[in-house]
Amino acid sequence: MSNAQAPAPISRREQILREAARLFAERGFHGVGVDEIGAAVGISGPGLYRHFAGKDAMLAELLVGISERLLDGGRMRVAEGGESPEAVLRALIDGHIDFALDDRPLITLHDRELDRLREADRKRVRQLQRQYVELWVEVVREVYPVCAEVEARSAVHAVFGLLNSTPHLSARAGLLPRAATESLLKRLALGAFAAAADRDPLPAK
Amino acid sequence: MSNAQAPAPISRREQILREAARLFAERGFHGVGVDEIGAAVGISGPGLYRHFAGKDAMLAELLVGISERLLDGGRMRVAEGGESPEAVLRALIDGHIDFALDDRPLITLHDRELDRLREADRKRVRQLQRQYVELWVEVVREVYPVCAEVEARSAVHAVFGLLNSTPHLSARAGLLPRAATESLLKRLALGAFAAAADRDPLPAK
DNA sequence: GAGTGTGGTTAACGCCCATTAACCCGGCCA
DNA sequence: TGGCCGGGTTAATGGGCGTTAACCACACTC
Repeated sequence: MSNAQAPAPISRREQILREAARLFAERGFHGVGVDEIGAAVGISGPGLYRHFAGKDAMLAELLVGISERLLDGGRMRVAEGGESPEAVLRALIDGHIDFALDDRPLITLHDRELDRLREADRKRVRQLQRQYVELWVEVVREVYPVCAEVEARSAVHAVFGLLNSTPHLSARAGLLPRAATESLLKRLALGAFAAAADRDPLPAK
Repeated sequence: MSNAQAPAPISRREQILREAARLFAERGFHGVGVDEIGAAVGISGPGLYRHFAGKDAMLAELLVGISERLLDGGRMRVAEGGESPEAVLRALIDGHIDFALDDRPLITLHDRELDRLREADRKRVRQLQRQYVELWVEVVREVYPVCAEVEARSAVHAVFGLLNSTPHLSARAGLLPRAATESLLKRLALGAFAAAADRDPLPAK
């Protein structure tokens, strides 16, 4: 029942990637050595080179992978299309929240270690991120047509910052159960977008 | 007219700290060498050791400094007290936004490089951060008494993520003028808090 | 005008760490 | 049975980098 004839339900490679993601997120790309990554999966040191060209390659695969999955997920939700733009926006938010809660280390890496990539990989990741942002911007502008494009883009970035804040909560005591966190983040994000669209609710300081 | 008899309006030390902050934020603590920091202020390499005990000491001073200034600023605004809790919350948000926009590199460092500190410094910074969060939590709960404490705390963390998102905007084209960014971020933050307090606005998905 | 301290310099040391070399062993195919 | 090969091992190599040593020069005092 535990291991059927599934050939490699979780390959060595994936195992390494997951541990590397965790370690990179905890102590930074430069802060963790290959020996540590190896130790985390039970092999030691240079054994990793049987699976990856180098430390950089691991980071590249992680960042490209997460960017692709985010974009694919977003596109899927947009394509499915809800009954309304509001429904699509809610779906995007739900998806991003799931992602942030399921893959905390990757979310952390996502905006921390981008510059450690080689030029080509960095460009690719940035392009994927840009497309993901634009996906959101379009939906936001459908829901709130009054919102200017630059404003919508800034708001989207800000809401990403909000949704991606969950890693910071992990270390703190008194955390909410997962469902409550999801619900709260969703309300926060929707509230923020709604407020972005309200023109001049605070004319004076 | 350029340099009057002002003795040291900007000391070497401060100059080093500012450049170090910028570089650390750009490429990470481990990603920048002491030679680069030196070069950024016109001296080279080990000359820095006339001003700091080591690279770690620079980071420690930066992180402790920013944490103290954030907390002090927050306490000041709370002590001044507005006409209402709402006014205090708005003041806190304004202050944090100014900080985030004025000291982008420090904001970045703030939650990226904390673990590179020696135990003692890290504890101190964490304590300051915690006090700053609790300051906000109290004010938020005054404004929205319906909000549970854990929920308020999570919301505050999330809003910090939102407000601290500005560094991510810098590299992107089409940025808003500063005043517009301030106004937008403020609306987003207030909208998020307001939404956090609304109970069950989205019962079903 | 000698003496001292502050803020530099360059050269050298030593460690850490990614990567490579050389070797090894247990399955699998013929 | 014999050889290939995937996936390990430990040892060696080499570069980068934080830090220290040794030395220097100006400014300012006595």
